[in-house]
Amino acid sequence: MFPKLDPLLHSELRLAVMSILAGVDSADFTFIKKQTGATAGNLSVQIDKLTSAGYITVEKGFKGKMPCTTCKITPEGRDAFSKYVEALREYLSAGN
Amino acid sequence: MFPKLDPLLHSELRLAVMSILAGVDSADFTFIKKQTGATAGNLSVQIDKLTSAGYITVEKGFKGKMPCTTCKITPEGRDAFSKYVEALREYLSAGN
DNA sequence: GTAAACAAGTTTATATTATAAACCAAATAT
DNA sequence: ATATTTGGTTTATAATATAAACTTGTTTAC
Repeated sequence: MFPKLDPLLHSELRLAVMSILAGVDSADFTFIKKQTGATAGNLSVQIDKLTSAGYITVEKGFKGKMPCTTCKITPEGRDAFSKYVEALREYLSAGN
Repeated sequence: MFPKLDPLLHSELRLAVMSILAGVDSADFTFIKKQTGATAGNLSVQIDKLTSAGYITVEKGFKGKMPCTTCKITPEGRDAFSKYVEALREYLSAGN
């Protein structure tokens, strides 16, 4: 009746990150930080977790001379996200 | 852009409990336990939290000679639940 | 009738998670 | 040149979820 929710996605900040990345080709650290309002430390940790899970990839480069960390959702990430959304529906259906 | 998610509801088991209670007049402990597959200990703790928050009420009685704990969603609980669902939509919209 | 197993929870201990504070290196502004 | 800002990472702490162990009473089997 209630499917297990992917614990990697069932987290406010990680979910927001995935939500952003699902809608764009790629986004860099500072952009995500601004959109989510997260602290840099927290965001860094959560991005690591998503990366370890294979849900996103991270590329480190420079924008001018400044370091720039660019994130991108992977196909597996996209898949996991849509499965999570699907699973959540079971939980939310009563709440309208 | 990403509204804060009520941390009391952003929990797999508590959300399941609320989801069940949103759809019925009342439900007792063992029923919820079966539906969710939770352990009694975990369920007991989460029900306490929902009660402290005023999201549900708990009435202790007997069914025959056996103790029986009956739970019911409150108007505030229902309201919080529907607000949570609304907030979540912001996070999920990209995931279709 | 009493010992063993079961029902319905609660309490407590542990493992996991989220989060921010402290830190670092390089770039820019003063 | 030095103070400040940018773009992060590491680490320490606080909060959370979860299950194991326990309690209280009830049925069942002997």
